[in-house]
Amino acid sequence: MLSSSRQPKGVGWTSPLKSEASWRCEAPMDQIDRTSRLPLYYQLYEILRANITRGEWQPGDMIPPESELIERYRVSRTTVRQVLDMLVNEGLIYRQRGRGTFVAHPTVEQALVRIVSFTEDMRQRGFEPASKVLSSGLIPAPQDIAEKLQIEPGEELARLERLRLADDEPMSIEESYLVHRYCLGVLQGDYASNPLRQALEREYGIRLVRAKQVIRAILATPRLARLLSIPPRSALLFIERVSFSQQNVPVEFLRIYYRADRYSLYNELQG
Amino acid sequence: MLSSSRQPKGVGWTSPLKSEASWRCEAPMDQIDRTSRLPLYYQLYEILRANITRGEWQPGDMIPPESELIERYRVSRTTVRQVLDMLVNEGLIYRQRGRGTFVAHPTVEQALVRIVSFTEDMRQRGFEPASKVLSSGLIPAPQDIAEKLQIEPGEELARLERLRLADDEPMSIEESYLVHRYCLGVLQGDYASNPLRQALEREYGIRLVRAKQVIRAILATPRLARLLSIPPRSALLFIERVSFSQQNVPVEFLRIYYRADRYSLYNELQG
DNA sequence: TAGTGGTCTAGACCACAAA
DNA sequence: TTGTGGTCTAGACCACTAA
Repeated sequence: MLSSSRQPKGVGWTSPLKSEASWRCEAPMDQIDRTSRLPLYYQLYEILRANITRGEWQPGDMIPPESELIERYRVSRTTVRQVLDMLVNEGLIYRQRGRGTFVAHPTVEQALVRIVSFTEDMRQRGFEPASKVLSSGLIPAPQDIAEKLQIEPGEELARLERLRLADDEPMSIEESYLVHRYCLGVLQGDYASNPLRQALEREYGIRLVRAKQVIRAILATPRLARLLSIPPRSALLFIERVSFSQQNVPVEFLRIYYRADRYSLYNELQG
Repeated sequence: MLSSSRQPKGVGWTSPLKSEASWRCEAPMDQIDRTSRLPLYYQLYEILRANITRGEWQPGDMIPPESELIERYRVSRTTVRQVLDMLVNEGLIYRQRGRGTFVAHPTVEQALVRIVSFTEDMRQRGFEPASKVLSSGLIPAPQDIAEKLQIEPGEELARLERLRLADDEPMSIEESYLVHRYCLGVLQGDYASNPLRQALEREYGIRLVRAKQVIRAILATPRLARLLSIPPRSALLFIERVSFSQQNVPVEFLRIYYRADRYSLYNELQG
């Protein structure tokens, strides 16, 4: 029954975005609409998921047993279990036979599976995050970045370079390159205190839903070393990431230089 | 219906290992045993999965339609779909409504999601892999490794250190630490040419089905630099991994030092 | 039109945890 | 003993693809 955890299927996902942020949130949609063309399981998925992400159900809380969900939403057990399976695969809940189903405690592990903001990432690691804008401006796209963003070289990019701090100590340097055409005027914002992702979503209706990244180890250049307060030629964890919008269009190219003495990545593999 | 893709559940996994290597392989088990205590879906999963990993079904091949699987294995559609969902979540197959279900083409991206042998990894990257054993022997478990393997410090470990080559050029150094109790005599094997994982599975019935790893950047020590043919204090991509058997018991602790000039990791994230 | 996968129902019996 | 999740069945109707 279960759909891939990656992406709900068979739910007209090929249709172009309907006016930014409609059919979601606002009226929190806590009931299933049987006239909707959305599958029941998907509606229920959104409802339960919202209960968790909105914090209504806290980590460790037991969520209503299947029997109650069946009654409350008038769907079959199969449908309820399909939804719970999706949430289990996402790592949002876990089940214990004979005991119940519980909201999972977020783990750091998600860092290598989900797109996580610097702020979120640091909080999960127990640091207090802060940022400082080092430079920003419009530039023509260099060859290599243009390729990764699937645009013409020379097209206008918004470039934002930030120093990221954790507990007031340098953690990383981030260079963002945004296809300016999609977010004209984006550099007006104050990205020392406000997440760039939030601005993209709120101001431009762009949600970064997918990303590809390459992870490398490099040596710190003198400039990076100085900015990060480490000796030159220290080891850095270096990530290059291309992020895609809900339309599956490359929007941002990101370079992150992490201090290797403070930052590592964690993930889980399957056989 | 679907279980987590991570690990089949509700299948007596808490029970201690049954005499190494029973209930698997040997007779390739292409029929469902209704007297078995293993769930039907799990048996069918093993059967279909084997068809793919043994190469009987090739990438791009259409696998039998659900209706045929129902008939052939005498199970309900729900059960068949549960199995297919597991395989979809693993990325081994994909479905196309109205067309059929097909064996997926393996992608390099899997490197950060699936456990991949050095051999496989290098072939995917277009290199010809080779290995050289640098040292091997039995040692008492040091504190830090014992913790990660959830055993007592001092328990006997089989240690194997190998130089890994790609196109005859050093690529990485691997230090394996195996809980010797589970694989007595494992060091007799020739692991310059034979995969350690294969020996574990064939000789000891141990399949490494899950792993947790941490990824770091470090500087090469003089010894590592010499072995890897790079200047001292070069950047290395450093991975520490704990691998778990099908009983969810930690079996192997692994340290890999990759030449950063030759090796990087790739993965995809979701929003 | 025939065959495929996508969604959904209303049951059943079981294993396990906790009281 | 009760309530939970785990497994399984035998249907149904739909949407999509390809002939």
